[in-house]
Amino acid sequence: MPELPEVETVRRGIAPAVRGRCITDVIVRERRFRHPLAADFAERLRGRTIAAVRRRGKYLVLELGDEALIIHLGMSGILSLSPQPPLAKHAHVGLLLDDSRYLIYTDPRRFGCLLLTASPAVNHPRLRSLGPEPLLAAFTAKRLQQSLAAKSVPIKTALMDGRVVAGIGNIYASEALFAAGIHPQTAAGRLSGKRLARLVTAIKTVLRRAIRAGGSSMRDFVDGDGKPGYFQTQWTVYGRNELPCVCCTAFIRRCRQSGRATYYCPKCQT
DNA sequence: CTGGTCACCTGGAAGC
DNA sequence: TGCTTCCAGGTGACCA
Repeated sequence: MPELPEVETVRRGIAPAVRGRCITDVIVRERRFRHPLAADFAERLRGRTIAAVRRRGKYLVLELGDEALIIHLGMSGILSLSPQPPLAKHAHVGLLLDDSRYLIYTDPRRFGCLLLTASPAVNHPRLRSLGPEPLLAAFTAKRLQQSLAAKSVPIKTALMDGRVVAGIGNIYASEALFAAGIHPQTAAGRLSGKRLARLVTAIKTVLRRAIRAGGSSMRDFVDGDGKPGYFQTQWTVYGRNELPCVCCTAFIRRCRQSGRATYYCPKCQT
């Protein structure tokens, strides 16, 4: 599930509950993730206080004073709060907080990771190489044009490259290009400034709307019974292969780009 | 450097 | 019912 809007929704969901809380115990049931859990993971976390929960792209960062815990949810990761310790299948790590609740990391596919690093976490190689936050003012058409100059990769592939812009994954790449009327196979470096301006606006609009939609169903997975409870966002093109376009009479098409499914309207997107 | 492919995992859905 | 195949929201290593 987690692209930027989903990660931001998780952040907003857990932040009020964990901010200022001390981690009194750590339960580790699985260490094999995208990057293996540090050998001293539990010891380094015990006794620390969570000062803040931030987000950078698709990464969550728990600020712990002179250390930080970077969390990536991969394809199937979930953070939830529960009065119970992590017992469910795929509930791999639990942080016991000083209000007797557990912050639980669940991830069936284990593509995610939990990385302990020295603060500030932005110095971590994974975060340092990230491009601009798409919802901040610094993400402009001019900035995008500079990073795409002379690139021959399709614009859809470029949008999913975290070095170009942070947090956009397979769904929102398709959604933003549809909103901007840009064909996903267009060479990134060939887009005019005007079209890039439209794309930047579309990215911000699509992401903001998704965050709003997620926020309304936040209670489903925060503070609940530990079940994921993905929010049902309504995609405009994603997953709508052979269904009618919401804007015209054409039918949505699916193609494959860099191994990932792309959805687009052959008439609206040129 | 660039761009493309595949591997890492589990589970759900569709096909036979 | 049960087996097989395909597919999934993300990286990151490797190769030409």
